[in-house]
Order: sequence, then C-alpha cells, then structure tokens
Amino acid sequence: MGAAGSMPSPQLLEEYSQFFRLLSEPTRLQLLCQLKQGAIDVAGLIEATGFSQSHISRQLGQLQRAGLVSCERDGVRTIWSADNNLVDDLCSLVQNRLRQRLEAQLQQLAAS
Amino acid sequence: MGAAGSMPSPQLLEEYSQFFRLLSEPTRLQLLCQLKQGAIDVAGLIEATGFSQSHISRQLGQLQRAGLVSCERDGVRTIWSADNNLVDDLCSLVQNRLRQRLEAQLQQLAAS
DNA sequence: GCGCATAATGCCTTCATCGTCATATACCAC
DNA sequence: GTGGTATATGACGATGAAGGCATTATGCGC
Repeated sequence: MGAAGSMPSPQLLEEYSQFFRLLSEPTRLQLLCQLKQGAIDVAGLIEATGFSQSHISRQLGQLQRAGLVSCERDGVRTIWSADNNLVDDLCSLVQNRLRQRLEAQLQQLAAS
Repeated sequence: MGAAGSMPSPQLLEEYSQFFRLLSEPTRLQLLCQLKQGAIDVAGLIEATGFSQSHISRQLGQLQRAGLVSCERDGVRTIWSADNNLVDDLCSLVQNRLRQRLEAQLQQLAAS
C-alpha cells in the first residue's frame, strides 16, 4: 500500500502551493461561492459580503489571474462570474475528509 | 449551467481555508510527498529535504493535527507516515487544471 | 467639455506565519 | 545514576499578505 509514486518537481510543488494559497483565505472562498450563485458586479459583492470595495477588487484580481473567475464590463459596472467547477470539486473532497474525521472521533468517543 | 448550490456556512468556509492553508506551503507539500514514498524518521527527512530539524518537526506537527500524517516511536526515533490519499487527489485535480490552462494558452498562441 | 458613479491601484498599518537558534524533553547505552 | 542522541518546543527576527484609506482611471449622462 506504500504505493510509491514519483516526487513532483520543486516547480510543480510551487505551483500547487500557490494555487492552494489562493483558497486559503475565507474572503476569496466566499467570493467564489457567491459567484457560483450567479454573475454579479462588485457592488453586489460588497452588499453580500460586507468587505470594502478595494479589498474585493484585489481578491477578484488574484482569482482572475489564476483563471478561476472572469469579468465583462457592462457600462460602468464590471460583472464577475466563476469559471469552472474545480473549486467545488476540491471543497467536496475536503468536506468528505472533515466528515470522516468527525465520525471517527465520534466512534472513538463511544468506544471509551 | 449556473447551478446555484447553497452558500457554505462561514464556519465551513473557515475549515476549508484552514485546510487549504496547510497545503499552501511548499515545505509541507514536499514533506507529504516524501512520506508518500514510505515511512521515515525526522533524520531521513532532513537528509531528503535539507530543511532544519526544528522546521521539519513543526510542519509535521501541523500536518499531524490535521490528521494528514501520523507517527510512531521506535526507540529514540519517530517514524512518520502519510495517512491518506486526499492530498494526492487534490493535487491531481489541480494538475489537470494547470495542464488545461497551458494547453489553452498554447492554442491561443497558435491561433494568432 | 463637466459632474457623477463604479471599479482598480498606491500607500500604509497590522497581523500571521515562516524559519532559525537555543533550550527542553524523551529515550537508550553504559 | 551520567552521557549521548533524536525529537519537540519557546523565543525571536524577517518576510509576506490582509485589509482599509485615499487616489486615480474609466465610462455614462448632461
């Protein structure tokens, strides 16, 4: 079961960590989830999250550079939308993991 | 296509981000990959990675608290091993994503 | 052109985490 | 018990990013 795969290159490890770092801020995750509900402009995101305009704009910029969100201008507004399901898939896996851990703790408690 | 799921609770978002934060450091990812090759003690990890003893010990502690690695003492040594395949699955998904992006950039370059 | 609204960017402070050095703890040999 | 080795932890400086304020850029109505 050791299943020795091959070590990823340092460059790939760096790519991985940079990507995961994007998801390591509740702010950005919240923005991503909000965009999953539907395309929306910055004012709407301010309304929905309570964060400052500059903060939201910055975080969207980071997510955009990573290709997780995209925007289109509609007059003076900028409409943002989420681009793919990768984050949902990742979160589902993590959620399963969290659930499994809690169940294990529960069983260990019952066995004592 | 919009597929409006439900917003995760703030607590869940916090859990997600904390987990992803664990993976946002190349050091920890490297340690996880190394442990995937097989159980090994701290001295072996120092040899393999070049990091300082205290640094490695700290990172292992974080991974342990998250349930990603576990250890058993063998005399004076502590043998560490990776506990599950979650990280591999997450990395595979991210790798696919990286590849897709590069392919898209390649095609866009060819089309110009 | 001039206002007015929305969004992006420079600058700044604050705060968290990395990574190291030194020290403490645990274990074995003797 | 003492000495020696392997690991964990406290304290600390350095580094990076979050997040807000002020400003700038951009587009619309007039």
